[in-house]
Amino acid sequence: MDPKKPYHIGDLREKLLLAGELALAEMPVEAVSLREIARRAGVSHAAPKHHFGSMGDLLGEIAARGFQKFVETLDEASKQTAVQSPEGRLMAMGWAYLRFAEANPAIYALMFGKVDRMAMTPTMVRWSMAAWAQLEGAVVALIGPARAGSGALHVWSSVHGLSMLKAERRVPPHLTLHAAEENLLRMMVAGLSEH
Amino acid sequence: MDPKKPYHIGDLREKLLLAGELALAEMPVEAVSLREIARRAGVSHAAPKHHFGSMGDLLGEIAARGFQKFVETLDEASKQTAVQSPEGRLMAMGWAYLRFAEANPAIYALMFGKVDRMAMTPTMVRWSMAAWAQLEGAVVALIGPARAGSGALHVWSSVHGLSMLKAERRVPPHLTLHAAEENLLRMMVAGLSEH
DNA sequence: TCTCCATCTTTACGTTGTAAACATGCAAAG
DNA sequence: CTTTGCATGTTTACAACGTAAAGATGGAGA
Repeated sequence: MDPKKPYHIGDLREKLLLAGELALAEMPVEAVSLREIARRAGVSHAAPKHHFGSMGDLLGEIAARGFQKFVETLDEASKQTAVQSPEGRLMAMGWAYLRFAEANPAIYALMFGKVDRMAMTPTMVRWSMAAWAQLEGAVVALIGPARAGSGALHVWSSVHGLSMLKAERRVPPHLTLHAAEENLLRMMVAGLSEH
Repeated sequence: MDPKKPYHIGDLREKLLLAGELALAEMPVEAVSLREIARRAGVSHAAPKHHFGSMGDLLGEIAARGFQKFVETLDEASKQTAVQSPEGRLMAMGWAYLRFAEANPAIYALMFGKVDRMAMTPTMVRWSMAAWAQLEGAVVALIGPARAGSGALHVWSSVHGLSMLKAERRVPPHLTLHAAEENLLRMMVAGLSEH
């Protein structure tokens, strides 16, 4: 047998996750298949079965990692902003949110449910809840705990909605996106502070 | 041959669209296939090819019809509301939007790009632009034409984002959704009026 | 009456996810 | 040491999918 190709791989689980992330970054989402990922990892198409029960579980783990990086990114952004007020931090997080979705469209789509083939892995649910808690914290810092729920939902809906519309190219082309995004974030925070 | 089953169907194109809409209403989106639709229409799996170039075109036409019904629904809602102010009409349209997305999850997902298998049919693009114009009109009635673009994008992002989060079951379960939705629409309109 | 041709069927191909049977080789037990 | 167990990959198989091409059908116009 080929000595270059050992039967047992070092850490195939990790290798598959990386191959999956790379595939999602390079190809259209609908073209990323279990077999394609296995192909990229240099193993047979049935090898993933031992590390992930199904295609959905594999994508679920990738989404979980996405949420992890997502939380880190937003946390850094809220700390590094010049304006250290609740409004400033919320704006910075909103901006970082939009940039993350823009930079990682496929993984973002996975995280927020555009792709049906993904399963709700325990770790994925855990990290997505962490993301929600992070957002809710930033909202509470601005308007207090009373309306934290609706407030956070309002913020999340805005940035998520915009991210999806952008990703799906549903934003009318005559809009200058950069300016519209800033305006949108401002309106979002303004609406939050109202009452 | 079976006399009950004539070779040529009356209007297969219409029949396929209806079968597709019914399938989308009854089954999970990922289970709706070209062959399944053909099965429901009682024809061979390759019959659709003559009326629709591909699966994407069929779904595109269904999405176009969805947009048509969508525009009608929002138009009626904005006229029938008790509060005939720009704010009142915008709130009514927002509420109708959320109800439409809730009542027709699969077709809504098709319309707004959750399903990759759909093609941007000319009629689909036309009707989606009509929907945008309708929304922008309601926004202009409230804040004038100067910031119509960002304003409409803000409104659309909010209701679309919320609709997607709800459809994907990403809204934390501890929230009482009905109240949160009303609050969200209020914050949305409030943020719009701000400057 | 005959012929054309849009419409529908049949057949075929390459792809996918999943499952089951088989192969391999490390690691621990005797 | 040897042997045996078991996690890890491979091979093979199956049903379903979208699409394409070739054949069948029958209504409409010459």
